[in-house]
Amino acid sequence: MRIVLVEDHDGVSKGIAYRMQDLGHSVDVIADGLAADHHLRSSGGDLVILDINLPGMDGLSILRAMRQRGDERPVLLLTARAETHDRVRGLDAGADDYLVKPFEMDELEARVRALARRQPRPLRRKIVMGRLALDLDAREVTADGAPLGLPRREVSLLEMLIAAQGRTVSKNDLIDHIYGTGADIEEGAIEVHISRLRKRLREHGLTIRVARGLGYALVTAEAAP
Amino acid sequence: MRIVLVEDHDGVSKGIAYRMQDLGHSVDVIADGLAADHHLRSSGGDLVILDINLPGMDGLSILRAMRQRGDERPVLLLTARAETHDRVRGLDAGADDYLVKPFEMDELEARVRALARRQPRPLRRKIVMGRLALDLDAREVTADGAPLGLPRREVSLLEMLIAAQGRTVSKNDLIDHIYGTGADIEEGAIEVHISRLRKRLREHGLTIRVARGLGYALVTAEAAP
DNA sequence: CTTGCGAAGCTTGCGCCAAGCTTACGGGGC
DNA sequence: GCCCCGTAAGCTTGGCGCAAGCTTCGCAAG
Repeated sequence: MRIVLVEDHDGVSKGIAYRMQDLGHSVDVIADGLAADHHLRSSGGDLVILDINLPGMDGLSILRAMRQRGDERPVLLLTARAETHDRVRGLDAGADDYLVKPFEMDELEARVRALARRQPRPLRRKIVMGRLALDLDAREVTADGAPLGLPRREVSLLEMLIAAQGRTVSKNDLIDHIYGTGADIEEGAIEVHISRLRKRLREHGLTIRVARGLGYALVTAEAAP
Repeated sequence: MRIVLVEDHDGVSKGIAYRMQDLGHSVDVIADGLAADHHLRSSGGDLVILDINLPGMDGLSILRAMRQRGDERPVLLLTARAETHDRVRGLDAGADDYLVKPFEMDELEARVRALARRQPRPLRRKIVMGRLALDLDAREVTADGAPLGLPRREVSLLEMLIAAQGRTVSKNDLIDHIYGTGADIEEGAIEVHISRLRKRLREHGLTIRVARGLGYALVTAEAAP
């Protein structure tokens, strides 16, 4: 399992990362709030351990932004404050669990295990990138939680691009994916769909970058001005 | 929501039951371990609040027996012991959350809310969307509290759409749901019902959005102009 | 470095046709 | 009689692929 650990205290994060890796998980450690927000928007990971008190952007805002855009990955909140009020706010913001520092590693491990166990929800497989979320089962794309009725072909296209997570996908692979391997189609058709998709994605902060002769990649707009 | 509360301390259970009923839930209170085990095996309920220390049979055994037989209803454990060791055992036995006495009612409420929210589709007796409410038991739809006498087929249709909570439902799923799996029906019939239903929903601020080739989704009118 | 050319990619308008919408109609149950 | 419901028939909508004309890019010769 891939765990995203957002924690600015070096000693704490090292301890957690070490323990989790010991259990066979891989861990991405991020110490800054803004960096964490960006990472969660664009990259993978199956479970998030999130400190509330962070430099750059606080944990609750990061969590709310996740839920806002339809990201349903389980989140375990960490905080030094033990007040009930904060716990309630955390759970209401969409956290799945809550742990107060200082905690014992045994308990963190048990809670992570509990979160991971309840995961096997094969329903509602979702891929997230930026403000977009793609529901693989309903084949529906949502931006900031609001469904935008994308046509089938464009969903197919987006599905492959978003699954590539920013890496370049060749035009032939796209054709195979959309039309099946026996593709009796002009290359121009792909370009048309790319064009239409671009127009729609523009207002949602994403765009498709072309690599001449190689293929296309889905990137955030500011990354390709 | 129907809550099963297993707690032998009279004052505590009264307090919880009162608060939960205040929130509109119904509560079954059971004070004995063996009786609780029996009740959970045979009766309904959407969520379980379970004390560990009980007469007759302890909470952890009850929980383990539930998970053993595949009962996946969310369980919130209560206990007076604050030791980490016990918490870990509780979570590993299959609990979804854990609360140490004494606790504040606000926090219990937040945790119950969190558990209810993460349920894929809790068995609510009433589903609400916009100004519409569907009573699953009575199979009746009310708008702003006033019942509008909808025909059977349209109730069936609406039932599935409203249960999907804005997500797209395929035409085939709708046919299966309305007519059963052995469906000897033209697709056009669904479209006719959709049309008639749309006309009725119009004046109640809801409409049915079509996703070509995918299916239908129930949305508020302003969300789909 | 500049220029120029060909290839790759972009965009728009157009027409086709499948999917969906709506209305009309007739049969059946109450 | 009334209401529900499914079929059928025209009509509308919108996705889709093509092709034409334009822009951009890479590259290499001057």
